[in-house]
Amino acid sequence: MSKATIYDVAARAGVSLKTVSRVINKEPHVSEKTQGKVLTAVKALDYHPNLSARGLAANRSDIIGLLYDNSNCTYIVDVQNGVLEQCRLEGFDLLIHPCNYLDPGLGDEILATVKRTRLAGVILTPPVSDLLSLTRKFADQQIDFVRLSPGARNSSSPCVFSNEKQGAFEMTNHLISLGHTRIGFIVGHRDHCSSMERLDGYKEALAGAGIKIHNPFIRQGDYSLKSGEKCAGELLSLKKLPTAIFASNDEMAAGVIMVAHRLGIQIPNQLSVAGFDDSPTAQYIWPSLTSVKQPIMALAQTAAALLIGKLKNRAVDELQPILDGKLVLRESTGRYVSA
Amino acid sequence: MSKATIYDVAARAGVSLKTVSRVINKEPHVSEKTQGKVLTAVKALDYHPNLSARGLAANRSDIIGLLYDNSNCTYIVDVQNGVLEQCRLEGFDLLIHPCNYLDPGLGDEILATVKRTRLAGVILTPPVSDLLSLTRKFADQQIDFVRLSPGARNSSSPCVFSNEKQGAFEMTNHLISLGHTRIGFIVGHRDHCSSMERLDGYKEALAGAGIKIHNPFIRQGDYSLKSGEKCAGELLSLKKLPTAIFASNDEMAAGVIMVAHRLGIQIPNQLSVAGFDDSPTAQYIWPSLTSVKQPIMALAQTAAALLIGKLKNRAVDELQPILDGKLVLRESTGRYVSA
DNA sequence: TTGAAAGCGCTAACAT
DNA sequence: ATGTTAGCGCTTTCAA
Repeated sequence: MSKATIYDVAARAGVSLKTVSRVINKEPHVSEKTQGKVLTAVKALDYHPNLSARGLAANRSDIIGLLYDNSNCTYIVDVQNGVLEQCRLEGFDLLIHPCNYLDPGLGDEILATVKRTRLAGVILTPPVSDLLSLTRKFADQQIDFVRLSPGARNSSSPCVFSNEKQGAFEMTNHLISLGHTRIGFIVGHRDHCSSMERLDGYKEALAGAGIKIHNPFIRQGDYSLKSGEKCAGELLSLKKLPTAIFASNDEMAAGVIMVAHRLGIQIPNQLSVAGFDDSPTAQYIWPSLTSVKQPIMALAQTAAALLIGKLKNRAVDELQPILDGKLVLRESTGRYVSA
Repeated sequence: MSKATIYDVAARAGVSLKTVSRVINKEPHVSEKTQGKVLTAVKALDYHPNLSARGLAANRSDIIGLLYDNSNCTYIVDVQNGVLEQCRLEGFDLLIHPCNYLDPGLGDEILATVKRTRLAGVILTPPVSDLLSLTRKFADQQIDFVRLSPGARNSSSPCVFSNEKQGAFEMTNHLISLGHTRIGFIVGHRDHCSSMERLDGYKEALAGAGIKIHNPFIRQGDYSLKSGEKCAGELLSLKKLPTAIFASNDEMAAGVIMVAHRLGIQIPNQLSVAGFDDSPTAQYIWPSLTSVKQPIMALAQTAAALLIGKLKNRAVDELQPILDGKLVLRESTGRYVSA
């Protein structure tokens, strides 16, 4: 393994310790020439700074933590990649920490991890980002954190949002533009704030189009396939049938499509179906699913930039970035044709 | 944040530095009583050892790296969780490093990361685990690594396998037991060793049942939906139609099902379809997909145990663990009914 | 079973 | 623009 230390580099470059340190850390006030000498020595010796030593001396760690309750692997991986991208840019590393947001001992476990590894800061994803007990502990212990898409925006801690309401609004408008007026909606899990956002977008679009909200068209799901099937069964046995169903995630939309297949209902001719999240599954089911793609990676990268900016005392805009989703139109939605 | 040091603990417990160190590191030769005193002080002061200081003094890091080329998020997350589980057990942390296995500069980039962060060891997943240029560099630099499911088993470096051939063998046998004799097979990506394993399992099962291998029934895919559709199109336009199609992953199987739907072919009545991997998608498509579930998490945990065992100089079985997959029977496969 | 002292490789003050 | 010095908190000899 690597053995060269900063002393070796200093000796070989014929400069002092501190000068090497300056070059490595990109501090100013080093002449081009000196810098060149140092860099050459670094290359020649295959020198890599010892992060432990640096962490010890500077009392910081350059490692951030990512906390999540792992249910949706696509989401998680997108978040990880977004955060990692920013880490790469800024010279940070990432520690991942899946957890169970229902675990009552979660706060202590996480605090222990943060202290043990001396994380520089933490990024929280939903539903962990909505645990007040946790964020309060972080605040108490002066642990920097950034939240992804928390439900409550009032806190002073920085956070980033995807505009879920807007996505649902646009999708609903799209269905309306296809001629649909009887549009069913399946709500997501009660514990997830996104559920209400998406529902609001649906309602707002209907209101905007002057379509009265028909309560039987709104069913409570929980983001699972099963709940999608159940709600679809209910919606498709109403006297007055919906001509389109907008499920607030793709798994539930897949459930709707399954039920339609079983009932011999043709999609999209007899029923349009839309989902949310644009999960990989959306492409694999038949007919392929129209959905809302959220900029999860960009969102996560923004969160990381915010956190690292704070850690580096970089001037940071205090506004909360909100990124918009985009419709992905596939085969499952089509123009309304009167029966 | 946490401020107590080992000195504070020693002072409070009325013992020396070294004694505290012994207790923390679970070294022997400490009396019960002393240990109790130290532990009490640790609790009282909310002491957490500083990993940087430890890493510097002991010249090790207790962080392992996970290298992967991120295509299949389900797989990645399973691997991460398996590795993390073992890390938790052994007091290690995990650094994740997605990469592009086709990048020619990959080796240097990874080596730099390993040195920079002074990783204790590395776990490689396919297809990165098959990059000889990389593993050779690791060996040169004395970097410990464990490979998940590499194609070449001859190397002396430890590795773990899932028994892909056996899974494909069993699935093929299952189809045969349902009365199918004309079974199409879609091969996976050429760069992935798993492709050949799965194909071998298929062939072996046919041979075992005395069914002659019919080359037109075997098509080259690449694990993508598109390739599944293409191969399905070819298979379903043969003069002599297959009555079942076994795609060597779920994405390609989804493609087969799509094509069947478009052609008005009923599944499973007219055509049975099976996949491999048991991805989440398998449950969401209609009809739900029969597939082979591999013990990815267990496999990854075993890999981590092997690596950490090596790092800790624990006696490690030199055999290469092979874990079996299981069939998950769903709606897409059924008994052969003669036309 | 316990302790004292040295030093891991680096950064941060404070020179110069 | 560059150098000197003193630790950071821990593990590791080596002693007792």
